[in-house]
Amino acid sequence: MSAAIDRPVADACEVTLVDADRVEAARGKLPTALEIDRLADWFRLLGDPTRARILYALLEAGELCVCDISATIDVVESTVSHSLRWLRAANVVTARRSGRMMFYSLDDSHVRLLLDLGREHLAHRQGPE
Amino acid sequence: MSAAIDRPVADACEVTLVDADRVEAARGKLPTALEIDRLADWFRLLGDPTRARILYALLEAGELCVCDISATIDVVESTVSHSLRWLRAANVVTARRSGRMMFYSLDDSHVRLLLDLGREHLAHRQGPE
DNA sequence: GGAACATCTGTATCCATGTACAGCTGTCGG
DNA sequence: CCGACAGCTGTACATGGATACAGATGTTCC
Repeated sequence: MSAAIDRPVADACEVTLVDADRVEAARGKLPTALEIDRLADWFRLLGDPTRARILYALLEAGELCVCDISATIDVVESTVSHSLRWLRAANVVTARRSGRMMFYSLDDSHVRLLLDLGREHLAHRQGPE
Repeated sequence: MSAAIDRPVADACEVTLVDADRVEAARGKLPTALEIDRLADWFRLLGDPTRARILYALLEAGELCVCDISATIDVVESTVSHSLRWLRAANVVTARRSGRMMFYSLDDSHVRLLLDLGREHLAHRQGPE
């Protein structure tokens, strides 16, 4: 850990670490690869318009069957179902069966927080870009 | 708006809105398509391991040149540069030129918040799945 | 048990994009 | 000016994944 760090020998700048101490310190504090991957997966889950729409629909309506989700966000049911699969796998939504219908609702308090934070973020920079 | 909603006529469930009122109410409260797209873009930006790594590196180190970012997260400089392009375009990072080096740092308080929230979220469900 | 219906899944297609290699731009020192 | 070096970008390639269509599964009602 004190040696040359052994990285993939980039195009240039092979030894010339500008601030080796800071680099070492930061390297030590970085999340593990697993953590990073999980985090990225988690954010990518929210990074699809259809899934985001579903989440907002559930956020507003509380609980909806697939059919009503489809109607709410104007996306064909098959697509909704595929999207719900991801959300289910990530435990972001819960499904409750009632007869032949499945009622979905949010199953993660962080989701609301993140969505709100995201919206607030966008609102703050609506002017520029 | 009171009529049949005129959606893409899905596979099934064409008229049978289970809870038409709730659907209508939710539809009215949904963010606009533009908002949703922006939001999804924003989350997708954090949904790539390399970009997430870069952000964490900057979060920990404060400010780093491309070379040091590369060393910190163990990714070749070209890839880092490409990733930084997205982050720059989204105003997530700022670049400061100093001689031939570019020093990057976070330019968005929400990023820290989101990353922390994401990590906290993962920590809370580390056990399962 | 069989028809009708809500939902899920298998599969194919298409597009976005992450990555790497190579070459370009811009800056510094002489 | 010119060489050296930090960083950027063009391009090609491969892969992930979003969507749609068709068919499977599971549930209700008769």
